Amino acid sequence: MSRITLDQLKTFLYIVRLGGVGKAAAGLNLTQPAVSTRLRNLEQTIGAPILERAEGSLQLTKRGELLLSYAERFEQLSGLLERDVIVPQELEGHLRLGVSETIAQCWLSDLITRLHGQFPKLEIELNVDISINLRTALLNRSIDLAILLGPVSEYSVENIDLPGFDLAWYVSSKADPASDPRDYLKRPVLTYARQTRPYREMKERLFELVGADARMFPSSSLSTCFRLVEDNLGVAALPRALGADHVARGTIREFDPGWHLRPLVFTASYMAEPKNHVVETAATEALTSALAFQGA
Amino acid sequence: MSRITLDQLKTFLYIVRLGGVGKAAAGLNLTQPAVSTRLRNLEQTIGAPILERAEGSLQLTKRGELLLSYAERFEQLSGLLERDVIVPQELEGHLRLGVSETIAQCWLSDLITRLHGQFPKLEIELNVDISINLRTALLNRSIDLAILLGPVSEYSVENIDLPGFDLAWYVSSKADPASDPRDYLKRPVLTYARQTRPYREMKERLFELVGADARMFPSSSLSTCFRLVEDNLGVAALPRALGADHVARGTIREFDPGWHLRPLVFTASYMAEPKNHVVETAATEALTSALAFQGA
DNA sequence: AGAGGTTACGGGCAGCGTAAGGATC
DNA sequence: GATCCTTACGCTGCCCGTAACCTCT
Repeated sequence: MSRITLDQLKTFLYIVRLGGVGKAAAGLNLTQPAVSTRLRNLEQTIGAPILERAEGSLQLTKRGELLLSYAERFEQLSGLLERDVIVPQELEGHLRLGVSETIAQCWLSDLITRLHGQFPKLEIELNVDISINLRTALLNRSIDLAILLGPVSEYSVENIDLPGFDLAWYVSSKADPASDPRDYLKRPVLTYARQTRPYREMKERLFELVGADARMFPSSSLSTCFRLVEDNLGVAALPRALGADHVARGTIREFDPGWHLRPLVFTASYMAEPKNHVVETAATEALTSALAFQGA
Repeated sequence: MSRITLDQLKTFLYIVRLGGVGKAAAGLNLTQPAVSTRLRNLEQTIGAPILERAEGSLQLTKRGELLLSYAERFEQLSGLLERDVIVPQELEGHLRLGVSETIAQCWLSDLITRLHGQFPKLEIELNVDISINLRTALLNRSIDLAILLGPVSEYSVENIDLPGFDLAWYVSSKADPASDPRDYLKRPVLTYARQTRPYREMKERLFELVGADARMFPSSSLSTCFRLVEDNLGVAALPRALGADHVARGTIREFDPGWHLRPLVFTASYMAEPKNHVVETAATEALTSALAFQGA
C-alpha cells in the first residue's frame, strides 16, 4: 500500500546486515512480527519480492540488490540530516549502552550526565555486565556502544582507546601488619568475576606465586569487593582510582606484594556500520569523561 | 516527536516551492490544516523554526535553507527509487490530468487505456476544460499534466509538442447546396468556447470576411457542435479527425470557403519541478497516443 | 470583511505487541 | 523438537478532515 517509508528502508537494511528478521527486530528494538510486517509492506509497495526466504541464509533478489543500494543512500542522507540540521537538544532516540562495572563505578555517571546534557531527549538504556557479554551483545547489535576491556577485534567494530586503570593491592586497615606483604596473598583474594581477563590473569599469577593454596573469590560487583576487603575477608587488586577513596577514609590500605596485574585497558567500541552520529558522539564523550576522571 | 518522514520533507518542499501552506495543500491533495500540522511536526522534530511566517512572503530560516538542500536530495533519491525499483504495475498514486475537449474527443481514452495498462494502480483524475483554465490549473499545481493548446511559456513548464489537428468546415447534409461555399459563412458559425484561441481567431477572420452580420455560437462541447451542425443549425470549423466519422455516416459534409483556421497545436505540459517519473511517462505516452491517432 | 493560517476535536487506519500457527532442519 | 518466521487479532496512537478561531490587510 501507499508509499515507501524511511522506517521500511531502515528495517530492510537491518534485516540484510544482521541476516534475519529476528536479528533485525533486536537491533531495532521491535518484535519479530513488527519487522516481518514492515518487510511485507515494503515488498508489497515495491511489487516484487526483494529477498528469497532460503532458510539459513537469506538471499537478495536482483531487485533487492537494487533496493539495497538505494536504501544505503537513504540511510547515509538521513544520518547527515540528523547530524547537521536537527538541534541536538531535540534529538530523540535510544542509546543502548553497555559498560563494565569498573567504568560504572568510575565515570559512567559523568558520561551519562554529559550525554543527557547534550541530548536531553535521548533515552539511555544502561547495561552493566562483564566484557565478554558486552562484546557479544555489541556484535549482536543488542547494544549500540560498549565500554569494555577491549579492543573488540572485528573488522566491523570501531574501537576508541581509553586511558587505562592501574590496579593496586588493598588490605583492610584492620588486618594484622605482615612482615612480608607477600604473605597477604595467602589470604583470600577478592577479584573480578570469572570469565574476565583480570580474573584469568590473577588466577595464573596467583597459582604461580602462592601455589594451590591460593583462594580466589570472584565477584561481579567491585563495590562488594571493597566492602569485603574493608571487612577484612581478604585482599584484592582493584583500580587505584576507586581505592583511593576508601584509603582516604582509612578503612583500607594499599600494600605492595612485588607484582601487579597489568593495567585495565578499556575501549569505547561500536559498530562502524550503520554510521550513527549519536553513537559516535557518545564514544568520544566517553573518552572525554575518562580523561577528566584520570585528571581528577 | 519521533522521526522525520519523507512525507514531511515533501510537504516542506511543496510549501517552499508553491509559496504557502494552502498552495502546498492543493498540490498535495490535502487540506490546509493537514499541511499545517505536518509542518509543525517537522519543526518540532528539527527543534527549531524553519520558516518565518512573514505574511505575504514566507522566508526560510538559516536552518530551513539547510533542510531544504537535504529535502531536495531526498526528493531526488525518492524519484529515482520509484523509477528504478518499484514495478510499474504496483506503483500507486494520483495523476491529475487536464485535457482540452478536442483531445478528450480524439485520443484521450486511448491515452488513459495506455496509462492504466502501464500503471494499473494509478488513480487518474480527469479534468476537461478550456486551455486557459488548464494553464492556470497547471501553474497552480492543481493538475499534474495538461494537454492543451500550448505551449505554456513559463520557464518552469516542460512542453512536449503534439501533432496538430487540421480544422475543416462542415455543414449539414440537409443544407441547401450553395452556389458559393463562402455563403455558408453567413449562417451561424458554431465554434469553440469563448476564451479559446480558435474562438478568437475565428471571430477576427469572420468579422473581416462577413462583417457585422457574422453570428457565432461558441460551445464548450465539440460533440454538441457536431450535433448542431447535423441538425443544420449552422456551420462549423472543427477537427477533420472528428468530422470524418460524421461525414462517413453522411450526416454532414465538408465544404471549402477558401480559408481555414490554423491547425490546432497541442502540447503535453507539466511542471519541470518536482521531477516526477509518472508525469513524464504520461506526457510521452500522450505523444504516442497522438501519433497513433494521427496515423489511423 | 476576506484571505491565509492555526488550533480543537472526532474518527479512521496504519502499525505495534501478544499469542498462536506453520516450515524447515 | 527447536529455531525462525508468518498469520491472527486487539489495541494504541498518529494523522487526516471538519469546523471554529485568529490575524493581518
